[in-house]
Amino acid sequence: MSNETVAADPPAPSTGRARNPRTHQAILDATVQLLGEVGYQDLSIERVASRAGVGKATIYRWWNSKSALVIEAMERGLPVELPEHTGDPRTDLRAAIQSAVQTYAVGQVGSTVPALAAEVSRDATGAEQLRQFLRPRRDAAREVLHQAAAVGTLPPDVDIETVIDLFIGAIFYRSLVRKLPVDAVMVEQLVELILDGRLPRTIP
Amino acid sequence: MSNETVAADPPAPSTGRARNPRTHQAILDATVQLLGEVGYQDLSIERVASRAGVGKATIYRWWNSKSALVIEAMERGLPVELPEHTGDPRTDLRAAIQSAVQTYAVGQVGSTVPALAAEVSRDATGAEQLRQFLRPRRDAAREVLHQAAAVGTLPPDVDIETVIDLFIGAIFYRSLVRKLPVDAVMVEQLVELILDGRLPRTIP
Amino acid sequence: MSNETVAADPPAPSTGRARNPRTHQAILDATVQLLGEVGYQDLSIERVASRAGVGKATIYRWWNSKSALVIEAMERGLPVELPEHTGDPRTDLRAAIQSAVQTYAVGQVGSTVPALAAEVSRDATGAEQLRQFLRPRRDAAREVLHQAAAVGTLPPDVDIETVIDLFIGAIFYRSLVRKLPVDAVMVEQLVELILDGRLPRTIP
Amino acid sequence: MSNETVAADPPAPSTGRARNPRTHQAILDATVQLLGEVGYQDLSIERVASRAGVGKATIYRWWNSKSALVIEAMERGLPVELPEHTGDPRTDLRAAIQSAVQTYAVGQVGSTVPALAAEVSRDATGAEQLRQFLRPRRDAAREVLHQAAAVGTLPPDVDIETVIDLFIGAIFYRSLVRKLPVDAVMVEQLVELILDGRLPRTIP
DNA sequence: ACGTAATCGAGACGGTACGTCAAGTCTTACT
DNA sequence: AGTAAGACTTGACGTACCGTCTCGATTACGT
Repeated sequence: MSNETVAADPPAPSTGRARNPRTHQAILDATVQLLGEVGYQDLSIERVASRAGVGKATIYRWWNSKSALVIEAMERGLPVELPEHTGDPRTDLRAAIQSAVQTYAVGQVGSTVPALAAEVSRDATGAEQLRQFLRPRRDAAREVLHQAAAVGTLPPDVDIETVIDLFIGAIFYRSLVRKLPVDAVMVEQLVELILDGRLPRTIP
Repeated sequence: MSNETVAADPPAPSTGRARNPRTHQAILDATVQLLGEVGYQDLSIERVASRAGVGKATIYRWWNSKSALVIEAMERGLPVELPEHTGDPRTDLRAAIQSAVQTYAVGQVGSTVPALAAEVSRDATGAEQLRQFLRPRRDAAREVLHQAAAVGTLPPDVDIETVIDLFIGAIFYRSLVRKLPVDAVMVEQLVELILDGRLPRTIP
Repeated sequence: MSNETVAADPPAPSTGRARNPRTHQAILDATVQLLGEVGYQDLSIERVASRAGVGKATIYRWWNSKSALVIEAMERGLPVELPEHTGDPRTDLRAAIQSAVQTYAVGQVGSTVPALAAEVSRDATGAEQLRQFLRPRRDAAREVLHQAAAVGTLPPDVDIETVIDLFIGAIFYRSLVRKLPVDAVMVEQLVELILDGRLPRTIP
Repeated sequence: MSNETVAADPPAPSTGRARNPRTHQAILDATVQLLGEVGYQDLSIERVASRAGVGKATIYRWWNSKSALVIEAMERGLPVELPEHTGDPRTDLRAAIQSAVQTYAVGQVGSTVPALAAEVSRDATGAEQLRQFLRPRRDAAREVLHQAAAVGTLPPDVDIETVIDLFIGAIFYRSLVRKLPVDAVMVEQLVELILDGRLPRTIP
């Protein structure tokens, strides 16, 4: 799993005063708070600084952009919490999909990821940082699908990456663009599509 | 089909000097140009105004936000061009999916839609305008799927809206977040998933 | 006395529809009202137009500047009202000075004249219009002083214009710059200065 | 004498980057220049900023209005320069009056003071700042008159403040409203009025 | 233990853009 | 023809943040 930070750590100086961990945490905390209060668009470095009781320059020293700051803040404030694999493909896939719903379709973070995605669309470094943040979730889903392919629940040559894109994309798009909630029914529809090849049906 | 404009037309005045169509077109043209040159994020009303040779106030008179302006500009600059229905579900669905790729995954517009979606996520009016813009594309896809269900190619109780979310979502997500091109292979994978219930396979 | 208008009457058209007196009066009335409500500085042509239920262009057709409009409005709304001359120099001079106090030191108008003076300081036409407005008051004072000189109350070679400047200036300056009220005491001091050559004394 | 500044100094911060004196001077210089070029009315903060090579916000940080800025600029660019008292009342009074002429009736400043007076007529703070600026001139005149009263040239109970209003007012009014030059003749008339109780006479 | 060097808060600074307001001109349609 | 309504360009307003830059004042090393 990824333990790397996305922060743009400046070259470690051989001597001098060390970076103050308290300050660092205060900045990340303030970022998470403001993200919840005003959302990504209206979050400004200036506000983070004053909320954290910190100079603006301190933030710029450690993060080179708003997106980098927010990504690290979400990483710390939103750790990946995946249940243990049970070995049952259906149960495990359902858990992976529900985890994706948490990431993409719930609360502040749900609306932050798309904003981030749009913002970094012209910035290669930022895009990579965002992918780093999303990777653990994707890794978890991949493991589940690999396992399912291994036990024969899925065809052996299934294109796992595209399958992942399918269900994350559906959740992402429905929540972000269509502004519809992603509920248990849809989760079940996705599970059935992937494991049974059964297209979603309307509920009679 | 939707012929409505998304522009925030101020109450139609019964009298007074008529709106100058040249001015209006110049604004929309400048918006489209700048969208291509600098992208949605860096597009500012100020730049649009100076590029169009127009006062800022004129823009604000007719559009109450950057998003409203951009949506109308895209609508005019990117008309829905769908091929005639052939009656063959596979051919028509492929065309609909390719049209979605054009909208969500190609060029400036591809990166504009997500930025718009993120921006209007806190603004009910803007969100509605965005949906108005996207509706014709969605309508076209719906018709194709209805037709397929009618002729028995799809099960009669298929949840068409969710199916649409599936393929648009996959295209959207792959292009925006994963920064991968959406090619003919993927289009074919989506067609087969929907019409044959066949999960995507890796190419040997 | 001056019966001329200061309005910038456009060249009288030989034919066509005549200037509408109702419209004209409504504009002047609205100007006087707004002058009282918001003062000269914050009076805008736009507000006058909407208050008068009139198009902006109509105002610009008949007056070429805010100052011209305001001057005419004051002329109509603030006619010179001088008491009959009694023949007694002291009484008549006191009346003339009190009239100057009314013009320069009381209410909205008091603060309008200096603003006008400042505004027209770079505009020869406007300056002339302002002088036209002030002339009747000055004429009245001059008559009184002439009379006083004729009957020997003032030396025959007194420089009447400068004497007028003295008392108007004192009133003007004290009210505008020093923001002090101009009361009966000061009026009396001015009368005594002019008629008796007695410098103002403090009140014991 | 008053050494106080009229600048609206924000609460002196105990910490933070110090105010840059170069920047400050550049703003005041630009203000004085523009005052001479376009006058008070057409002087805009925006122009001052661009002329001084400075951000608008920097100006607004230190001065809360155009009038405050202009007053301080005049203060620095137009220091009170009074000749030594000779002890001779006539000589000293003549010098004080000539100083008033300089302030109120000459050049850019002459037309700036009335504009300022008109502008601050609705603003108590601004009015006070203007009085602060004018105070040193008034103080000088007061001293002279006090001296004259002390040596018996003036009656002991003369109302010095009103006498000052008289001659400043005459100069102010004649220059601003009547647009007439204030020459040596008038200065002499004022001196004689005050010291000899002799009303101004026409020159034969 | 001490001096050195980097960190930190605070916030000044030159900018860009915001969204608003009014000025003064021009156009259209009504009366 | 005169007028109301109001579209339009222009330019300034005062505010918010941007990202960079000084300031002093504080630490925590390495010697």
